[in-house]
Amino acid sequence: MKKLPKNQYTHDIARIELSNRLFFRLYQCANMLHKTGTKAVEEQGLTTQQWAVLGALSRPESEGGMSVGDLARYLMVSRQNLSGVVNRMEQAGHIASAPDRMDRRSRLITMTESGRHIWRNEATPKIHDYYEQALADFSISDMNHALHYLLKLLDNMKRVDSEQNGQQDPNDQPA
Amino acid sequence: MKKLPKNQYTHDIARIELSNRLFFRLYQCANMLHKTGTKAVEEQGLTTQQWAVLGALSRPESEGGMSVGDLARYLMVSRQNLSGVVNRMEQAGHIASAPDRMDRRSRLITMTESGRHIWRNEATPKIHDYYEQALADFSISDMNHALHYLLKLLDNMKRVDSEQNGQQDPNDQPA
DNA sequence: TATTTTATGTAAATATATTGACGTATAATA
DNA sequence: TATTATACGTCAATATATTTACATAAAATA
Repeated sequence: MKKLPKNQYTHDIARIELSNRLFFRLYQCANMLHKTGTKAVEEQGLTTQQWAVLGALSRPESEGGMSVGDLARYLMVSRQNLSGVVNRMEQAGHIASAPDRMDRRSRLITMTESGRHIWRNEATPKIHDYYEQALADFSISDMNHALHYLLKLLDNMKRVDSEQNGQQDPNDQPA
Repeated sequence: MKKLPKNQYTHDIARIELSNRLFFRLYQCANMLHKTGTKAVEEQGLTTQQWAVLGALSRPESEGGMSVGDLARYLMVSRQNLSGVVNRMEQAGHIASAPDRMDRRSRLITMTESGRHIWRNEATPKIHDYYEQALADFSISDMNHALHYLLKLLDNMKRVDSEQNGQQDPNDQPA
């Protein structure tokens, strides 16, 4: 039991007000990210989600491909949702899937040559332009600080998510 | 033409890398916000979008109600999208609409007594709990800084949005 | 080997989210 | 007054996003 300062009540109100503003702005940012981000890569027939998928697959770590489950966990979306995105992207020829030799239950998603070409030669330049505009007036230090807060928030929200799902939920598990 | 430092190239690469990380984390935050936020108010039959609508309507500034257009601009979603949300909320009895006497083209959306009750007595406590968890370890100063970055980012994204839509687009306008 | 867990696909219901398009009523302006 | 702009509702196509649920195959474990 720590002693509360006499202005604890006022302090709490201020904190709640600030939390409200912070989450509202995060909400607006989320909306604008999808709107302006998708617009930025629409000529390549991509969306922010597909951009995120290609971004994940283009990392050196996922050289040999990623399973749908890993991809869903990485992007923090449901497996069932990602399934639709992946199907559309496979239809469009951006990605391909092949059985995992190590674990034949899994299918490894990889970028096709065409997907890699679109990503590297078309999408990436557009994305860099987008970053330049969206992060105008952000110094490297600003970006590092902003990233730090997002990571902290994300960490907390992951904990909230686990607690909301009773300590389990690596993905779904029907009880 | 300002003279570039000799390590400009390396600097740009670092900046792009950092931008990538920042936007990816923002993307993950957006996903987690909707997932954990909706879960937090699901017992009240609400979603993050409906939470945002009630939050907007509960402000003293919108005492007399808000038009659909104003609400859409405020939340940064499309009018057509908000229309569905508003319909569901009206169906649920949370909100009501009445013609605006000042401008008979507009309908003012207001919270119903029932909506206000659910908001104040049920949703708000859950939301405050949510804030406490999601912003654990954030000092007031941290929150102010994070808010500052989100506002800056939002400002930039709004500019990007205007430019993508050719300087117009207060909402849609068919050409 | 028998059981359980894991990885995936898929179906379905629901709620967001976008854009483009059409129509109507009203306000503002020329 | 005639034209234009605004506010809205709505329809449609498409892409996200969630959850619950069921099925299958394969891996891990008892």
